[in-house]
Amino acid sequence: MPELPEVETIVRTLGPQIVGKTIESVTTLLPKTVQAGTDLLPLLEGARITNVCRRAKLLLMALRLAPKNQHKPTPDAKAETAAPQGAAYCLPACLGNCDLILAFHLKMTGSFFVHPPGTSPLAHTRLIFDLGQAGRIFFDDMRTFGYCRVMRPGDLERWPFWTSLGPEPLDISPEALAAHFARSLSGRRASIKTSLLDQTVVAGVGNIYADESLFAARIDPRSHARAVPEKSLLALAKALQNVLRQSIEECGSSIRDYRDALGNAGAFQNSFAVYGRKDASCISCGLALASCKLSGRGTVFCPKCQTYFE
DNA sequence: TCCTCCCTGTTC
DNA sequence: GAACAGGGAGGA
Repeated sequence: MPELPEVETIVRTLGPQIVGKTIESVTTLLPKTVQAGTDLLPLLEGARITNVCRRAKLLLMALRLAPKNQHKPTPDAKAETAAPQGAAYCLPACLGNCDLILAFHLKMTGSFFVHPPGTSPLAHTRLIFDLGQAGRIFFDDMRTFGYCRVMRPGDLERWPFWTSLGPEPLDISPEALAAHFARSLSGRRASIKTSLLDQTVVAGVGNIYADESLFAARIDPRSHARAVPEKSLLALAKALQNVLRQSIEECGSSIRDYRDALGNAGAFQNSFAVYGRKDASCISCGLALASCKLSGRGTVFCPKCQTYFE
């Protein structure tokens, strides 16, 4: 289940293998995997991958089109020049001056691997980007929730999911993140955990890092978001940044399927304090950890160490 | 704001 | 053979 640290790890292991390489052809093995921009797929032929980066849980590939495709009029060319209305975030600098963007969401089981030229698709291969002698990028996804969107920069800036994303939790200071929490959570009736999972509040947090950061900040996940005091929000901001940074350092968490783009597992699962440890003893007080469902997600916490705010 | 759905492999 | 894993869209 790739969240921010796992996607970041995949970016770091995939990028060096494919940046600068040219896509010779694309094979779509599962049509629904390409969720937007199927009409742009032919333009990928001869396109050069100029960068691989991340925003929230999205893996982004920046492409420079082949000269023969660069000035092809596209159906939406006029709209592309119009400034997006109310876009909260502009294009990340890492995309540079690109012509086209591939935006991948790995959801639960998406993964990338670069295979030698001529390798046949595997059981769960959904998309193949053929790089000629440089090999073949496989996008594998057992549960088929993952997707790829082929977008021009203007399409990305008009994509509601993209424009509504909250800040990157590691791009700002803990104080700024805490202040952002205070602003965006005031008046929220939802639980603090539900709010952390909301990508419009903060980008890239999933079930693992929500549970882990709430434990580290000593906040009961069922607490009402609006009731969590500022002091605890600062603790939460620091805790979230700590677990995300530590996980990136350990190349993410491998629960079941997750592997980076070199096939390696992460190690942060060995550091879990609560996630997946229902009924085990709390590392802090020794009491049995409790569990519940929040937003339909399994939630584990320590009823003694984590304070409930109502 | 919360629930259901999407999907398949693993576990109970 | 049912329960479970869960991000996000869409609907109640």
